[in-house]
Amino acid sequence: MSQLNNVTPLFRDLAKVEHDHQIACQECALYRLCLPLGLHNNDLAKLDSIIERSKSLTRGQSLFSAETPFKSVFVVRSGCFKTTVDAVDGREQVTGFYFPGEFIGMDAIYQQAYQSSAKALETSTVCELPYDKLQQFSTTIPQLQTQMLNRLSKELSGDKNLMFLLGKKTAEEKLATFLLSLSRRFQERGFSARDFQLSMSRGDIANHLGLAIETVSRLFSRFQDEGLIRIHNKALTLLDIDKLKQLCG
Amino acid sequence: MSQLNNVTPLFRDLAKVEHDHQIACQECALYRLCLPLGLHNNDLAKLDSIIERSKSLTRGQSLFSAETPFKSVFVVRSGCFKTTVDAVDGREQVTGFYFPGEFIGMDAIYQQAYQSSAKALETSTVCELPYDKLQQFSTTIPQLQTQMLNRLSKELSGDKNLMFLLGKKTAEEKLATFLLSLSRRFQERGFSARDFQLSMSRGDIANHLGLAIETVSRLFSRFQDEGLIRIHNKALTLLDIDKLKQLCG
DNA sequence: ACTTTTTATTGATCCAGGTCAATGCGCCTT
DNA sequence: AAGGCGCATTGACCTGGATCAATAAAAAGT
Repeated sequence: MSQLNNVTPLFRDLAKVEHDHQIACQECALYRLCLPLGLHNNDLAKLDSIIERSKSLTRGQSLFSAETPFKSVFVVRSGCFKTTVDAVDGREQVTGFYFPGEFIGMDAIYQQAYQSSAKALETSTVCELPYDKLQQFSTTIPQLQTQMLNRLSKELSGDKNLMFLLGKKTAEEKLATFLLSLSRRFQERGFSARDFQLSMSRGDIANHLGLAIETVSRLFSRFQDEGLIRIHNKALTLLDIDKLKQLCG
Repeated sequence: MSQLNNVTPLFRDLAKVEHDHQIACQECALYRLCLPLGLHNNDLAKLDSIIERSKSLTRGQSLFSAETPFKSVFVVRSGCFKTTVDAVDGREQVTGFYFPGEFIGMDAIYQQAYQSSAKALETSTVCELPYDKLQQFSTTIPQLQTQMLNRLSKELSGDKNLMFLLGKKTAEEKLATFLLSLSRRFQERGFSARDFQLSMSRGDIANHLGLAIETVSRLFSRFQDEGLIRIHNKALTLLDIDKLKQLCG
């Protein structure tokens, strides 16, 4: 029931939010998804020493925006974030949703200024990586540097796929693609690929996919009528993953 | 006249294509736009030694595609390229156009496999940077590493803006934004911000902006009727840059 | 110089998905 | 448990830009 009401932040147990300031990377359940992957023991200790942990945010709270002075990139530790590109006229594009182990703020490195905003979608925590220190360390720890490049490259390739989605896919294809992307990422984190809670609103989903809320709502209803999914508020079950894959185009 | 017929590859003089295998980074006119920026003399020499130059391509030729084994990232030296994300059903999204000094192929780093295709839009040359060697050197040359991260970050932030464009802008805003992006990049390279040749077809532009060819064609005509631009085949003049900026949203 | 092919323009029509409007439902507050 | 608020659903209608179709005009080939 607490699951249905979305009271329990997703992944809380995975990241052990309650004691996170005490948890070193080595002990963190996110290790295999996170930056330190492949680092040797004493390199890991070095990295550990620069990470500022236990920054905690509640639903709707901003992690940073274009007005925040750039200092750090972040790794999601628990919960979920959305990032947006904001225009002066108030329009905004949700550029991504971020789950534990995923990086936020890397598009700020070049200009040394945040180019987008990040908001928590539920009670969430992050590990903060001060960029200047990260840069210092990556000189002496080649694997860290490799990992940073890999992270950036991965996000880049994800964004190219999103450009394809926004520019070429139909509404149906967009939503199917989105649901399967969530499914894959839940699975990577040890959760069910079939059953999970949507941490974002219909509005956020619609915005991200370049659709109207109403279109997303209608598609959810249609997918449900066709037996592809079962959705009740934010609780989602993927009933026919193969069929959804076909719909992705 | 040769300019109108687009016989002369753009930027040829700038990059000195004819002798490019002899030109070291230090002597290259692209230096201030390119990777070696900020490197010390003997670091520069090291970098120089790993760069494979004078890879030359003609209009329509492929630099790489998803089938090509990953080995290198590339810097455009002269000419112009487009990159695409390709779907199995034949649909493709033009994810970007690349001018001298700009990087291609960085989204391949993470998977060590090209995620997109790159094609020359005219006679073009690239500097090839074998990734394994680049990685070796950046351990000993911190500035090189910083530069790589900056490049990736810059592309990332550009892609987020493209996501905003694709998801939220109207056809008019899309085209105005695109024209000004070209203008800015020509200017950065020492060319006129007002007069230049489009190296890409209407189809490529339309595809990139998530529009139909006909829409792009109609908008060019309308912008011309309204005195914003003058366009004849591929020769473009921006007559009212301020007004175009207003149209970007 | 002539033919073929490709690319661009322009007009007419259509439709996927947006917008507007009404209603419903969950959830918070007191 | 009643009222209020924000989010979600559903229906009716509309529209921006897609698609279809017909030329036209470059560019490429011979």
